[in-house]
Amino acid sequence: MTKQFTSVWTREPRQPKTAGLRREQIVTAAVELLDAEGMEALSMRKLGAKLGAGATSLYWHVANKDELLELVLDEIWGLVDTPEPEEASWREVVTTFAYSLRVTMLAHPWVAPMAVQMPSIGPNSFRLGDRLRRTFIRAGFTGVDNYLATSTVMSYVLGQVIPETTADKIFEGGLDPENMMQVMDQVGHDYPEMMEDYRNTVPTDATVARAMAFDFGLLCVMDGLEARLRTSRQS
Amino acid sequence: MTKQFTSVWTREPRQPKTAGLRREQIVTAAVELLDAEGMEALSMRKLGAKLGAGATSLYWHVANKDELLELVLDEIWGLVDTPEPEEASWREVVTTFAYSLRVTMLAHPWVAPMAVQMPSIGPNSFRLGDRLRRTFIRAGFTGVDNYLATSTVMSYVLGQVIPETTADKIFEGGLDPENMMQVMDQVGHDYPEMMEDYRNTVPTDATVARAMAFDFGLLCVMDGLEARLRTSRQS
DNA sequence: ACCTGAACACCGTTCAAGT
DNA sequence: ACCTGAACACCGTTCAAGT
Repeated sequence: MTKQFTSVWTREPRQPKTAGLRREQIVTAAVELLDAEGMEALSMRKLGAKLGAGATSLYWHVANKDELLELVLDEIWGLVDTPEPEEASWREVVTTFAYSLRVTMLAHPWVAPMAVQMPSIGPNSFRLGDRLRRTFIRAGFTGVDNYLATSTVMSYVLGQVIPETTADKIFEGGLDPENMMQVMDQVGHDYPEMMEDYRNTVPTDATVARAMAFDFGLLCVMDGLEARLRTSRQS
Repeated sequence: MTKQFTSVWTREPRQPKTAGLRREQIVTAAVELLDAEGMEALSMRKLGAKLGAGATSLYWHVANKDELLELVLDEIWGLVDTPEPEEASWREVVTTFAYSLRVTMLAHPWVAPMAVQMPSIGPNSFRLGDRLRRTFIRAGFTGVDNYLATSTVMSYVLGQVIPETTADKIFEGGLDPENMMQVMDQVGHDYPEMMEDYRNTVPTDATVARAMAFDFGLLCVMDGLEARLRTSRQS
C-alpha cells in the first residue's frame, strides 16, 4: 500500500527523436511564461494556448503539472555557472557557484520557491551537485563532511536569496516607498529601535545592501567551513 | 499609478472586542487544517465549512486568502522559542533560536515554503526579530553588521530546513525506500561516485544525518560570525 | 503516435441581499 | 455588524474520440 515515488526523470520522454522538439519546446515556453507573468499565471491552459495547442495536449508529454515543473526547474539548474573543481581553489568555486546561483534566481524570481518544494533530481542538478562534491573532496572534506559542506553552502544561498525574491515581488511594479515606510512604521511601532536600525541601514540602497549581506554571510559560511576543516585535520 | 502595499497588519481586526473570538478562531482552524491536510488542501470553502460557516463569510474578517496566510504565519512565529538576550551568551541564544525554528518548521511542514513567499511583519515576527537584534548588539555587532548577522542566521536555518520539509513531504505516507533507491540509481547513474557517497552517508538514519547536518552548518555560521566580529574589532 | 473537446470537480472572489 | 448564496471566471485532470 506504500506510494510509489515518481518523477519525470524516471520516465522516457515521449518521442525520443521524431523532430526532437516537443519537450524542450514545452519547457522553453513555460520558462518564458513564468519569466513574463510569474508562477500564479502559469496554467496548463495558458501554456497550451501559447504553444498553439489544446491545454490537454500537454498531458501526452508530461504526466501532470508537477512533472512539468520538475523539467522547468532542472532547466534553470543548467543556467548556474559552477567551475570544474580543478580550475580553481575551493573557495573560488564555491564563491562563483554561490554568486551565479544568486544571479540566476534573482533573474527568475519564481525559481526559489519552486526549488524548495520540488525534488531536484534532473541531469543538470546532478552535474552541479557532483561538481560541488568533487570541489569539497579536493578541499579535504571526506565522508559525511563532504555532504555536509555542500548542504551548508546550498542552504545558505537558498535561504539568503529566497527572501530577496520575496521582497522584489512585493516591490515590483513600482510600489511607493513612502507608503511602504508608513506601513512599516505603523506596524513596527512597538520596536522603535529596530525601526531606527532598519531605516538607517537597509533602504539606503537596497541592491547594494543585499549584495553586501550576501557577501558577508558567504564569508561567514566559508570561514566556518575552513574552521571545520582544521579541527577535523587535527583529530 | 503605483500599487499600494497592503497587509493584514495595516488593517484593524474587524470586531475589536465583541466576544473577541473570530479572527483567532479562523486562524486556529486554518492551522489545524494545514497541519492535518497540508497547503494544497486549505481552501476558503473547506475552512468555512470547518467553522460551520459559508466560505464567503471569511471575507468579512480578512481581505483575501493571502492575508489569512499572513495571520497564520505570524501565529507560527509565535511558537519559536527565542530567549531574552540577557539570559545567555549570543551563541546560546542563536543556537536555541535556530533549533527551535527548525523543530517548529518540521512540526508544521507547510510553514517553510510559506515563510518564504510572504512578508513577515506581524507582531510575533517583530518580537523575534528584535530579540535577535538585541542579541547581536550585546555580541558586539554594530550598525549594518547587526542586520547582516541576523539575516545570515535566518538564511541558514531557512535554507537548511526547507529541503528537509520537502524531503519529508516526498517520503510521507510510507514511501517504499527500496523503490526510492532504485529511482535514484536510475536517475543518477551518470554519477556513480556521488551515488556511492549518497548511499554511504545519507540514508543510514535520515533523522540523525539531518540533525548532524544542521548542527555542522550552524557551527560554521557561528564560527564565521565570530571571525567577522574579530576582524571588525581590529579595524 | 499524438491531439482534441467536453466534462468533472474543484478553486478565489464579488456582490446584492438578507438579518 | 455580520453572514449568506448565487454567480463569475478561472483551475488541473480524465477520458472517449478523432486523425
